[in-house]
Amino acid sequence: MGRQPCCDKVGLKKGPWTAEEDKKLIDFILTNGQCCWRAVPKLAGLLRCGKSCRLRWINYLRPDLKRGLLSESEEKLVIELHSRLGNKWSKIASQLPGRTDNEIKNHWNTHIKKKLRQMGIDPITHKPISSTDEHHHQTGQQQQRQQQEQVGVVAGEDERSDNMILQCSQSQEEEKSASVSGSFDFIEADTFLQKSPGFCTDEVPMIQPDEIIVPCASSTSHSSTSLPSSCFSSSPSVKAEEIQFTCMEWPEPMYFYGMDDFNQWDLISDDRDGKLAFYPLNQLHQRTTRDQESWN
DNA sequence: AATCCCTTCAACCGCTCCCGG
DNA sequence: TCCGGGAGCGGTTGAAGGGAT
Repeated sequence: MGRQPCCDKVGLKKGPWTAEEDKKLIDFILTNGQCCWRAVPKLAGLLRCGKSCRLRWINYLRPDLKRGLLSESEEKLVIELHSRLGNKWSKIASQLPGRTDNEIKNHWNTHIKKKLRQMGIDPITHKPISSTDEHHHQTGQQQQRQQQEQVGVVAGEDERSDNMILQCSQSQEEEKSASVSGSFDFIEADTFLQKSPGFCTDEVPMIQPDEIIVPCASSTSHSSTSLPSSCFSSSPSVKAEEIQFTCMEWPEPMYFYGMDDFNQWDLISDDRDGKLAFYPLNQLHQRTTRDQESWN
């Protein structure tokens, strides 16, 4: 009796994905698109559950994903949206292009929640924690009820908050060039920031791509991606936009290059460390010749 | 140098939602 | 309208890495 498992779990692999599995999944989806996830593992030759494939693609392999910590404006947006929507991570994620619900959920639980508590803000209710420490005396049921009430209020305002979110989405294009748009109500988040000026900016420095300075490769500074030192310019400092990222673990390079034409990319295995990397087809030749030179 | 502890985050699990028959 | 199957969502887990002792 009971619920039928989502897939036949006998003989299915679990745990971390290997580069080979990633490649199979990427190849399959690039060739066939996202179809029935249940059928994907069989068709792609993977010993994985369909759900696992979907999760891997959505949370890690998707080419339009941003990597790295959330920016200051993204954190503000998450806080604001969470105050309205509660733990509706997928709804929150839908307002942050390139971010996944899992990523936001993890970031909330590991960073934002902690910061809010340090600032005396209850991360559940988004209200100041009273000095009498009453929350610590609340039972779990009370807290749950409080959270439900919070969500209930939000549910009643769904239409209005949806409109707010819509406005926010519209303003996101502007945000790209000028931080956070004024069309969105960030009063609460701004209050947090005023209470703690160091919030976000200290721990999550906002560095624009054109501000990234790459130190001259030296004997003491090896790139984490094992780049040959000759990948960098010999000048003391080089702006990131001037660097040709000839070899990086995907998906970062996808983000740097932009994904206007997915077909222009090719997935190859990096012989040196066995990891997969994406390269623009027109740079494959450059890479191989340059790498050969640097390895010699 | 070894061990322990803490933090992070990818991945899993189980439930709900949605849609087609 | 009901039912079943697939997709999506949110909570939780556990491996890995890093810092502290």
